[in-house]
Amino acid sequence: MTNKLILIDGNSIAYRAFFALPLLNNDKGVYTNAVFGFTTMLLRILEDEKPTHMLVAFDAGKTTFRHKTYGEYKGGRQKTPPELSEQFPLVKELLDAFNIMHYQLNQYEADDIIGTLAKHGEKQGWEVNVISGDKDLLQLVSNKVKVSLTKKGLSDVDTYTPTFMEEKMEVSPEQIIDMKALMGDSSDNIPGVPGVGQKTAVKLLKEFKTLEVLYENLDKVSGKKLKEKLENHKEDAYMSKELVTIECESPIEISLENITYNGYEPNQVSAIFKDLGFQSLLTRIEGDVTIPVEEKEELSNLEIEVLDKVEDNIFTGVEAFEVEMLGDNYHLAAIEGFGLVNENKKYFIPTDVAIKSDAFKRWAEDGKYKKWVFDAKKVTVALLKHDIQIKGIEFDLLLASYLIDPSENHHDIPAISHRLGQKQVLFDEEVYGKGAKMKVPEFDELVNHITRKANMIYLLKEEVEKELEQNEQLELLKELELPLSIVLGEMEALGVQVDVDRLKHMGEELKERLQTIESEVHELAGETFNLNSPKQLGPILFEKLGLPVIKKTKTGYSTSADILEQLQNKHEIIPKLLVYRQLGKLQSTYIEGLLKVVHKDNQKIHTRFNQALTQTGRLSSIEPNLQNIPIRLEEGKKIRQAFIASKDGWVIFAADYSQIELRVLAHIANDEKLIEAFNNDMDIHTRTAMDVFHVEADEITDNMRRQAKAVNFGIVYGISDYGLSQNLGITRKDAKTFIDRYLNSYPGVQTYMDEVVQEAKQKGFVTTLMNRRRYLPDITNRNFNLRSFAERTAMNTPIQGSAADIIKLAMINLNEKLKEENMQAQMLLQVHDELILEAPIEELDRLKEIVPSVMESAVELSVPLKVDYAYGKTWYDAK
DNA sequence: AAATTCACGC
DNA sequence: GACGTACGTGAATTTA
Repeated sequence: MTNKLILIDGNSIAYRAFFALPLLNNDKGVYTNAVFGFTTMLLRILEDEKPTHMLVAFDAGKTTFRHKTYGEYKGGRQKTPPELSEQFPLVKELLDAFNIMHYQLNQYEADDIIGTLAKHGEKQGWEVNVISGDKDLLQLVSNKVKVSLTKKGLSDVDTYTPTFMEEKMEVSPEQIIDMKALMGDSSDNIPGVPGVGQKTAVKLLKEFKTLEVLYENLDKVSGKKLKEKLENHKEDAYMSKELVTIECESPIEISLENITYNGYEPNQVSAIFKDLGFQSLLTRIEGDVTIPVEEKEELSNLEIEVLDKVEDNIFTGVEAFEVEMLGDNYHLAAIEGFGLVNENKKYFIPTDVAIKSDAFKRWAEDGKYKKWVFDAKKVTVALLKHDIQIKGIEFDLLLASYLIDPSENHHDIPAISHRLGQKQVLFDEEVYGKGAKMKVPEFDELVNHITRKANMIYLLKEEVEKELEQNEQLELLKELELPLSIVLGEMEALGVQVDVDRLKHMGEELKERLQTIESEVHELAGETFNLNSPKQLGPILFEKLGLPVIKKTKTGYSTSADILEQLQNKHEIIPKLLVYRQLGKLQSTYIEGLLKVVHKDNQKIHTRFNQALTQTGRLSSIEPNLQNIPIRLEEGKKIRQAFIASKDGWVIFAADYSQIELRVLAHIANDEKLIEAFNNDMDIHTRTAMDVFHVEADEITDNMRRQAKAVNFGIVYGISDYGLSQNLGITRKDAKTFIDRYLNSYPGVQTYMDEVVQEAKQKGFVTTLMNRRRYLPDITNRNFNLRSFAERTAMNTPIQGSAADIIKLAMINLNEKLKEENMQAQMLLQVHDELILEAPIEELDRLKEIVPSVMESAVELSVPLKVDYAYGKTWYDAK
């Protein structure tokens, strides 16, 4: 195998990186853009080229041997900006971490070092690749030596081989020197021959091959003026030649053996990336960053006191507290026991002992006694069922862990503990088993497990809070998520009243209609089959009935609604299938699904809001999901008639933010036009249509508005041109045109989009209004898909996440306000941009004031927030 | 039990 | 120019 030598022009690449990337600094206030760009280039080279030898050469200082020839060499050059010069030491540190040799030599330039080593490598028959941004180096190109020059940005390079050179430059590598001698180089202050630029130089060299031949045959040069100039500046030309010629025999003190490259130590690189704040590059490190191998640690003995009675004096006022339940539906599960840890002792309190104890209740309900818990909402709901209203929760390990990194999949106590190096706790699976085999272990083991969990909360609180503090997220936890979790707990525990009879009635009706359609479809298909099976349906549609295949999935034909819609008129079976799908969905998911989760005792549904799941900061809702109850199609919307107020004379009251995401966008992008549109309370989709289609309001057709709406939708959800094209049934190219026109119309938005992506590249994450974070390691991935996805996420998450922040704050404030005003009205649900409450009719007038005003004033943006509301006997009627 | 496909909301 | 492309939950079917 031949050796492969990579020679990098350090100064040149650092310069390119510096000017290609915006000037951002890391958390320590140090500028790192050049280092960052340098690093991405380095990683790319290592991944692609797999060099065996490597060196980064730097210029040594102000004067070089060339100054003796020409005092004005590189004169008049702009001084290196201090923001860049301070980054050179960092680049060298970085190279050290990569175990890459770097070198500079007094009186010589990086070019000379590179030239010298390139010749050495060439002589050995090695493959040599020179990387720079400086065209002068092209003179080194040969059959063995390739030169890669950075193009505009950093990611793109042109690699010059002798053939590519002839093609692109129209001269040979040797002629580069003569060309430069003739044309000069203003950036290096090399005179050349005045009036001779690249064009003329190339023309001359094509004819005469070398500078020497040219001057020997000066009389053959056509053009009187040109001849004169050449004659008068002969000396300049020869001197210039000397200046641009790379010294390939510079007295370097290193040799090829010194610069073998044996790869880097992942840990060292990881350390410096973290130090520089290059989170996003951590994933590019090849090889394992040895997270000291997760070794199974024996559990040491833990001194636990199992209480048979709770005394007031066991509480210190600061305790970690774990409420353990088996299975995750805390509305149904029984409490297995409590763990309690404070600075003095570790206790296990059996469920009965605690809930029957006045002392326990006194402690729990007294806000002066501070509690550190895992999942404040679960704790709140679980205790509420035993008539205990817990107060004084001041730390929640679940929420903290989520805020630190929402992309982490496992936010349970053992997983978090192990991540932070605390191993003295088992995973639930180890204790309880999993799946069908899940069961409560014997008492001692249970006591141990639960108390250890409480102990972990106690041990980790400080460290986790410190990290939040460093990320400026402590307020987000203490003032937003934690108070919200209490509010959510109350909402969940209260539950939503369901009209079960109505659901059942709808179910019976549906059942009949479904049966009718099913037999009709079987009739049309000429055979019976399972309508719910795409696998059976596919062959019938596309083989037996011969309908055109529009799209395939990896296992067969696609039969999704958008495909079927395109086949609407091809066969009468299609519309029937579509109705069947629609009704079937209602039946299985919404009628049967909801009936399954209605609590028998009170005919209420108690959903659970997952507050530590989504990547954007939104809530999700499970068992059942009450955030996707049908609304678009009338048939489905009727499901909402089954959601009713819990008392006679009460109503459902729903309030929703109008265009909150686009308002947030107007604010954070600070886009003049968008801000103006909202300040004038314009119809935003119409406004967008005017801007995208360049027409007046009265010329806008329904279709134009529909398309504009889809574009806005795309902006808010960060969809791609492909997504938009699917959405509108247009080509990707047209979709891209729409997006481009949108961004041209709103330059503030364009700038924001560019900046937020750059910021994500530098920092590795994006943030929302209230400092929620989302890490985007793929933002520098070289896989186009992954990178594009990360880029869209970078643009979208601050928008959607900030909207989530705002409604969360509004919920806390509204809850507060309702209590303050002694209202009976209660929040029931949150559906991303809307709040659903129930309230006595008598409170309606006040609610109409309070709810919108609290929601609208949650934060002050550069545009107003607008809230619409409606109410009625059922959720359906609150429209 | 896990993967696949489909469909509902924002 | 290719790549497969908003986030969630849940149902039914199929595969393993």
